[in-house]
Amino acid sequence: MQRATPYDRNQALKAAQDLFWRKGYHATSLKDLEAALNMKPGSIYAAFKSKHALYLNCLERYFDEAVQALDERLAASPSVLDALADFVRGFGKEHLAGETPVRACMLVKTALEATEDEPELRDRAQAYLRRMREAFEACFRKAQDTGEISEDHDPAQLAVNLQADITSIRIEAQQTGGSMTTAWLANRKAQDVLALRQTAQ
Amino acid sequence: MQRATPYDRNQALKAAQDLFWRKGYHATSLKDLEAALNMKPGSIYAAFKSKHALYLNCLERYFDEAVQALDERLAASPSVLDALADFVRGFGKEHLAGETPVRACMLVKTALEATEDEPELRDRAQAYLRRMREAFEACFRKAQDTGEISEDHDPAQLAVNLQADITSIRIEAQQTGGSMTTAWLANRKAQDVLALRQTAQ
DNA sequence: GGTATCTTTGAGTGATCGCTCAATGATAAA
DNA sequence: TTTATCATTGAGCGATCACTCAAAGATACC
Repeated sequence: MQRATPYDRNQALKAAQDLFWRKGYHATSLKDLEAALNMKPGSIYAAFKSKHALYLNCLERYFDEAVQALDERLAASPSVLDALADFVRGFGKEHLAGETPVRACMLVKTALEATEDEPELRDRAQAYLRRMREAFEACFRKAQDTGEISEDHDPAQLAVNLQADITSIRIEAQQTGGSMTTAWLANRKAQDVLALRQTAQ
Repeated sequence: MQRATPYDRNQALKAAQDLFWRKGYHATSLKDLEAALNMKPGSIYAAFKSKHALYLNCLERYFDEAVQALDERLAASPSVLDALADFVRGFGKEHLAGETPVRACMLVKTALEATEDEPELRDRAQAYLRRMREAFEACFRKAQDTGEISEDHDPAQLAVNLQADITSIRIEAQQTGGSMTTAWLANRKAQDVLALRQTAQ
């Protein structure tokens, strides 16, 4: 009855996400999106309702991928602290051809760009950042449960600190294009995470 | 012969800077500037040439003020490390009515917002950030000269780390509006600076 | 093949963008 | 007071903004 959609919605969202991530919300025009998605304006609006809604859709996609990346790291290591340290170090690695370069977090960029004029963008970005921080907090709590870190630490505060460190590493990475300096910075922050480990029992 | 300018150029620049700082480059329209500066478009263009040039002017002003703020802190304390720690802590203080709230650094915001489409904005912001980092580097070198910190440290790397910490504190401050969490984060990073101090001689 | 149903198309909408310039206003020198 | 000089004005410029919709295209069912 209904005709199959000739475009790959997921692929279109990925292209839009990358474009928004690089250029930001305001600097990305519909002309840019038409070219990136290979869709005419009518199709874009039929599929995504508006530029605003499309951006929110991309932001959700970005968040889901970020959560997934963290989960994969956690699953790959028996130690939570090791996993977090690896996660941090990952943002300092040099840019390899073909891979997406390390960029400033899209959630942070959105929260900084969106002012009182676009409260929904800002609030959504902040909500996702809070959920990310809560994920970090859960990690530190788990590390306490397994005895990796002392009960004296406040998981919530450690999470704030970790998120702040990751934010600044990624900003440094974007500005330098992933230099030795970035690698050193990421490594230093990763060491800070590992330094939480209780010496002996 | 020539008529005195009826507007205060410095005050206009200050208003424009604040507007650009809050809203960003793209989201700030000339209509917004006309209202904020209380100037008609013709006057704005006669005084500042273009929106682009005005932004660069504001950015320079912002940088000069940032350097001045650091210098004042350094002048207020005989110890370089204490001054830097105070400088860091300052970004975590709660927002007082009447004062400009702690916001994400305008240089960082500019570097993140400006893409390959506005290379001049991005390059200028990055150049100012580099000069700021060099100022931090000079501080750490001085701290080595006075024996406050060990010669083993690399002042350049310490500067990168300090700049990264300040960046993330200010972003956190902007998003929460200056909360207890921000104060705690700023204090933690200030402690990191003080921890560089050599124990005994 | 015929018909119904849904998607895609892209020229075109009004609004707003950054910006211009001829006209006007205000002052300082003559 | 007259005149020269420059700043200010604001309507309006072409371009671009996000967005719409009537027409055309493509498939599924009969």
